[in-house]
Amino acid sequence: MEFANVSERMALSPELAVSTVIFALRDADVSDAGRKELWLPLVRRTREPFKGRWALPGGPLGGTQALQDAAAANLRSTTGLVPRYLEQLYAFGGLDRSPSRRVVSIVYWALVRESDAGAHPARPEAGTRPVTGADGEPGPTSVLREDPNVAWFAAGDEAVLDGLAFDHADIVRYALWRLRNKVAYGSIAHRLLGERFTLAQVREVYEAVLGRSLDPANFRRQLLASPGIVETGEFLQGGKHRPPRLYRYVEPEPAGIPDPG
Amino acid sequence: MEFANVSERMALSPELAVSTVIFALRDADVSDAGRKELWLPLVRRTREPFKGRWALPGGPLGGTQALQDAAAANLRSTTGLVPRYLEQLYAFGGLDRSPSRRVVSIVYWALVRESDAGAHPARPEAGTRPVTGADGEPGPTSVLREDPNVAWFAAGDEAVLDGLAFDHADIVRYALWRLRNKVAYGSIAHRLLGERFTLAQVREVYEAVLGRSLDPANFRRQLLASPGIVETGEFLQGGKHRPPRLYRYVEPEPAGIPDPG
DNA sequence: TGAGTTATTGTCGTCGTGACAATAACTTGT
DNA sequence: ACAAGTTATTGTCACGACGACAATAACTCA
Repeated sequence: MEFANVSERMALSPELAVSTVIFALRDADVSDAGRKELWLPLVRRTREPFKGRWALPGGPLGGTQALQDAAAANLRSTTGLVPRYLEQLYAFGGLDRSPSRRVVSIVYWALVRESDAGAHPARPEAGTRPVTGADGEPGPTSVLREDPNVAWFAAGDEAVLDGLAFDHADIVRYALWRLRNKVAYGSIAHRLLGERFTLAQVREVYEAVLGRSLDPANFRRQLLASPGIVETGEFLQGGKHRPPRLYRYVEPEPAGIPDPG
Repeated sequence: MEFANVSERMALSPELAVSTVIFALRDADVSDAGRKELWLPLVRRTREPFKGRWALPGGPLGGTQALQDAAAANLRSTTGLVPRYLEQLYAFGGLDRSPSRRVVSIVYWALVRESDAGAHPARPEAGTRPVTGADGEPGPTSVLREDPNVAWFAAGDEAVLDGLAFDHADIVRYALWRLRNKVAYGSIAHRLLGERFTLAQVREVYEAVLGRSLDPANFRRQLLASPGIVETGEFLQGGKHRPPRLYRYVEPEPAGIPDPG
């Protein structure tokens, strides 16, 4: 589609796109080993504008796709993963989001499991490929991808964010803020973990998301008081120290929180 | 625009619209006099689909309008009011929202002042006209309107909601839920009131929104502890009993809460 | 002047939370 | 086997927020 001038294109209805901010938990980069960190996959743009820059996975909304389905679809097509959590973030519709045409983007944010997210890339800046697979649990077969235009980055790395296309840096920062608020309330931390987990692992999620360390004793009590966390009889063996109890999450009944279509 | 068949229209990009859920505080209907209640303006549809039914104010998004500007514009055009608070609610994009074409609606919700919202209509079902005006304070001149296709309704009235066009009943319920959550946290209650207000008035807002009565003593302490509420030296005269102190709201500095574009 | 009503302050028990001590259980090294 | 080291788990305690409710203050109206 071509437009004769600015006023002509502005008169038309804006284009509608759906993008997704995808978070996974991984070991932090070298140096401090044990700590976990949030990572997200980005795709390299192959066309103008912002050709060559990294951007959030997404694309135009098809006429037969529900919004959330579109988000799940471009999540799967870029990462080969199925979301453990998926929620609408915001609709961004500023006039200057794109230098070419006016685009309104409805952005979703998602959580996926660490083990699903593949191996740890050596260097984000190098555009390292993700290696998905090695799924420790039964489920849909992981798609092995070697797309050089998809790579994972540390979500909190401002140097990465500043290089993103469009207003995607703002979007990621807003998604991080939403994630922090969500985790502060309810129980979505387990969606970054496997089926069974230790309380210390949940605490690592909280610490990674909130960016500060938490008292193990107090955190334990608080988490056990919340509904949904039930203890399996099992313990995690193979550690170097006292084996921790394994827990799992069972969905409590929906408590009157409306889910907008 | 006409389409030959369903698959043809589905292949095209969905239409983009912006709608707004507008809340104001008013005296509840007859019977229990003193109590306040949430009301919202609706517009009667003059075209198919849902011709004759009541619906949220809104319309297609122009190519040169920012999303929030579009919401403020259709708020002003239907009610003649300027919002005291305006926030994006959600983007609704289900495939079956409209029986004709596929429409994605980005919905905002707004708070306006009681005094701005005009006189109390006798009966919602009758499609009573709003009478805007009688603004007790300086500001933009209120637009006097007599549009028979705009009327105010009690927001909590399920009988009203069930008659709405499209999925607008769900949207209003979701907006009410968001409003309840917002009021529980922060300080937006004063945006339904005038420049100066008594603590009892703020409490009435909370009681109307939350749907339960609150202890005046505890509410007072809690509110005074929160930032932004400062006491003027004045008292509200003319009441039947001990004159309450008048307060006003001053915006505290933004506390790191990102405002998505 | 007194009754009635609202505004405002005071008191108190409960609960959630953070700081931190203490104990339990396991691995590793000698 | 034993000690040392580390993590898991339980206990204790002080503080602040909050709800229930009593008590006082201040005004209007009859």
